[in-house]
Amino acid sequence: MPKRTHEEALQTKKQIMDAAVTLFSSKGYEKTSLSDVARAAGVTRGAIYWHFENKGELLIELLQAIAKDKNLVEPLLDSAKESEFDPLGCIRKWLYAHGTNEANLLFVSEIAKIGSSALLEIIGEEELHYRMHELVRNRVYYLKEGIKNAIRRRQLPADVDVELAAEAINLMLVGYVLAVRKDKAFWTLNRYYRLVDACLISLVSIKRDMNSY
Amino acid sequence: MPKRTHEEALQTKKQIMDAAVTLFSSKGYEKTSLSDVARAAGVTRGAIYWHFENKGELLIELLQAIAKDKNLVEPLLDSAKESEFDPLGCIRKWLYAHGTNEANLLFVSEIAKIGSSALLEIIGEEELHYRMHELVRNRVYYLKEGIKNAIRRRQLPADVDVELAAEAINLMLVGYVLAVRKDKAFWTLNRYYRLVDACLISLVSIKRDMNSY
DNA sequence: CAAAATAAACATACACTGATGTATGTTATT
DNA sequence: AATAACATACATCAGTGTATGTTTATTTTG
Repeated sequence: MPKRTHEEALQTKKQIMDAAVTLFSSKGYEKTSLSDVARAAGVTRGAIYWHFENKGELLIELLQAIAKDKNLVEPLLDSAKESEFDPLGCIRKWLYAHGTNEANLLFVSEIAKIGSSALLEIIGEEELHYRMHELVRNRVYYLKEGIKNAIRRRQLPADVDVELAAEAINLMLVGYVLAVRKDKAFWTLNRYYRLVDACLISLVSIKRDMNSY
Repeated sequence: MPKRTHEEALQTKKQIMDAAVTLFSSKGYEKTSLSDVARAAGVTRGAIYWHFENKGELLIELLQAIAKDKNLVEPLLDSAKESEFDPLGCIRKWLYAHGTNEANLLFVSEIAKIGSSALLEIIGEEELHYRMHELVRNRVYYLKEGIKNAIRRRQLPADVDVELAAEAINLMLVGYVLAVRKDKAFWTLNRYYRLVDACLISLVSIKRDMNSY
């Protein structure tokens, strides 16, 4: 019955992206075929290849769209601002946001799973570096800045290992995303919030010169 | 040049399994083809299909072999024993073991990623339940028992949320495994140990009646 | 402003690749 | 002689990407 009007086209594109997010985040990127996505979206693969260059570009566009979600970005950016005087609170707020938003699950997990490896095959290395920069690097980077800021504001002791702490938080997020996939019933919002709090509290004990055992 | 002697055959089987562990844990199960494994093991796919029924069975056998690694099991079991009077130490020891052993990467990550979804397709549901039991379910179960034991021994306060704490530790492990995959250079053993310690310390703050924010 | 031309928005059909699994061949061991 | 321990060759298929067809909304032209 093609062609539809311009607005209808945008609608189908949205349908495709919605279906893709759901499938990618439940079955995983690799295990979902474009036929799956098309079926779930109520279109054919032809429609997908009209709106997106290929499967990889579909994923990239999804990630970018998700990355633009204010709640998933702004609190983190705030935490790194010098003027902010509750950086730790911002980080917590940012982490909390990841509990409610469905889409971010995809974001975190796929980034973590495919990461630098598979995406490298999808798009070129040059392209990748540029595109991933705004998606991943920035996250851990700003996390570090936020933690430094928290130290400056005396919310954390001065001898906290910033790098490790930031990576640890990121790691917690990744683990949560995978865990929530496996057992959605168990991981209620409240449970997640309490986990986040515990994780933040533990930051205090991630110190630089600690030698373990 | 086949056929080799029986001992040589066992040797090639080991080569295959070693190559599979390395590849599965670095590239992931789905993204590694049996040709990759064969090439890395210095054999052809024919050898793989001689020693294993199919790709899925290869994975299963790997998981089972890894699960039999004493260091990856015993300390956890010890932590749950009533007679043990340093349960928390056992848990730590157990977690530490996951940092050194290469194989655990596969163990944790593949279970987490493929989890109940893909393995369900590989083998039947009956089979799965039986086999997964010793691989995953037991892990979180004994973790809970170990934590309970630690409470009994006054190593942890009485109001710790056992379930959440156990899941949190498990989640840390899963996250670590994925993280170490992405950035092996960053995640030195010492870093991991410090992370484990921080995680264990934070257990104290995972309490039942905490209402966050 | 109607009719024709264009092109958007897909659906359908096809080509091709990579991966699995199987069938069969080969060689040394028992 | 029989068979274990593979290698080689082949059948099959799912999934990607592409080429082409089809229909209708826009645009252009007389």
